[in-house]
Amino acid sequence: MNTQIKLYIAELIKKVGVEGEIEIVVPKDTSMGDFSFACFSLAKSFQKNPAEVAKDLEEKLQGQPLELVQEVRAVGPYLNFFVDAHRVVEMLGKTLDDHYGEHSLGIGKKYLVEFGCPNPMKAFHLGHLRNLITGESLVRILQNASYDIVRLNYQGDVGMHIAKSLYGMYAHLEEFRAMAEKSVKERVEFLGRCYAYGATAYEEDEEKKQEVIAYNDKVYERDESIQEVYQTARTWSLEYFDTIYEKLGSSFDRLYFESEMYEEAIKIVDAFLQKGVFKKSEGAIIFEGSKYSLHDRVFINSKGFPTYEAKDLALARTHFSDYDPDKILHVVGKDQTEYFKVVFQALEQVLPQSKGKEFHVVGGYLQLKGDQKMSSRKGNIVTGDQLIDEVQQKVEKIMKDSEIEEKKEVMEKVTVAALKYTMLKVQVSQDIAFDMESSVSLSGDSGPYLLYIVARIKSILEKAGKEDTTPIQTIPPEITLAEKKLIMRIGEFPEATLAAADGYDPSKIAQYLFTLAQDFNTFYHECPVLQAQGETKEFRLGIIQKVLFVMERGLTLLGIETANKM
RNA sequence: GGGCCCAUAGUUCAAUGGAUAGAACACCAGCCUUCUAAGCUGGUUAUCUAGGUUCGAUUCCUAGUGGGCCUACCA
Repeated sequence: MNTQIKLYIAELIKKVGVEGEIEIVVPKDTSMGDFSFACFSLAKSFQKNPAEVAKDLEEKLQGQPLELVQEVRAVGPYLNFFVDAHRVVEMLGKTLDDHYGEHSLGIGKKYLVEFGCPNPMKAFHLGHLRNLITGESLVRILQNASYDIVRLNYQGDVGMHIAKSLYGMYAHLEEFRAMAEKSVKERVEFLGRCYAYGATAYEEDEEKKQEVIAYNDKVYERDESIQEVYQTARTWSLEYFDTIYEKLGSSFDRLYFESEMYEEAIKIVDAFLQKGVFKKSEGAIIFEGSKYSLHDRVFINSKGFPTYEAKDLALARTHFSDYDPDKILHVVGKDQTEYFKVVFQALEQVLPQSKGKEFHVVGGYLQLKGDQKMSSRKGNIVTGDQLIDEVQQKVEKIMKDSEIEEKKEVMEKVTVAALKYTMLKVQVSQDIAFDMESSVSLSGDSGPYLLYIVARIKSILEKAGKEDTTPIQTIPPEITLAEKKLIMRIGEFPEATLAAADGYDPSKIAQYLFTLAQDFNTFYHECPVLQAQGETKEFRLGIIQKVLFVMERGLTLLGIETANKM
């Protein structure tokens, strides 16, 4: 809605003789105005200082019919506009339907979003958790902007990390057998220990290192002797990942595995080695990224096995033949930024149609605060499910005296909301310093704070007997400042969803919802709803229904479910 | 050595080149006979350094300092 108001104001300014692009902004301090136009850029063409230009425009505008605008005021170099709250409410009534906040940006465009991507036989660590939560939200945000989305998860079930785990498992075969009877959780902890064991062996001793490499060879050669252990452990891992996806409400349309890619990878590199795209060097086959001021990277190692790079070429070819997408978004950590540049460059020559369609959504780290470095090799990592448990315990502590219905379900929702909001309120590329002590907050700028708003509104509506949404029909003669602010904030929602889709950045929505929540709380304390009379009461019920709609819609885009009571 | 990224309050994060740099946490003082106190109100605290471009720089450019990552057969 605010977009329309901005356009309207820009038109007014054009009418009084201003040419070129007119940018209307919202002032930092809303007591200065609802909208503002800065006159700096006009100073030159008007041959006056910006403050005089503002004063001039103010005078000209006052001779015009302004309708929506109640008052224009020149303050220094700024031209500030106050809008008529009654007209805005009428406008909101017309704009806010079931599709409020949706966009048509992506109509007819198919995007693949690849996220999650944990490695079987290794832990699901905090980075994977953040990645999963980010990807899920991104998918929903893009769907909200009318993109046709396919959710992908690409998992590394071959490679050195698998070899290290296998080395560990074969060193603890008896324990491995016993795991058949154990829980998913115990199996995964066992796999984590095996990986740490193998990784340590790989580094400390040349002989052991060769043994690990031998396991790697066997995996690539699909050696019969390791199949039972390999397949069993792989299945355990995937079952474990499924429990996390389910807990966090994520799903995938298609799972891809590295093991499906490596034969094709070798063929591709061989074929394009003939054409001069790749080059033999020191027994390996490389792509000379240095020709493009990038790094040289090995695609086929000297044993003839494809590296991750080559497998990514095969994966891309599969993506294009399976889906013919307009774009592929890879939600992956920022440590792989340079890597992707090289692979995309090589891919452009192997598969010209991929040009400009591969995109790396750069994810920041989620790392422990201070000096505590996490390492799955040392086994001192905090896993995703440990964090979930930790937050769940905090929620249980706060809710221990609560006697609401379906308490268990509500606690789970609050836990997931706390976790997801913490990950999403920060820009995707920004690192998050994570402190296990303060871990995920349940007050202030937090997921539970937003769920609390929803529960409060639902409670009021229930008491008022207003379960269904109704349009705002009655508008009282007086609209308070808190009411107006809240209404204006509701009007910003479509801008937030557009910015999020445009910048692949859920934090735009998270931050918007927080300001909406703050404005609601101010309203809540200043404007009683149930005790108000007549048209004021109807009006306020109407407003909070709109807040509820936007809050729930926004939270859904973040992948967060709401609760009726808390 | 080369390249990429980052630096804002005690802490964690915001801020299309524009008005007095915003929040949250923490800390202090208040507010529940009143729609859910996981809340509200008030208070204290910040742009790494040195230059440059600009009417105006947290934002753009250069150099420095500090940190992270990548830099050939891991993923």
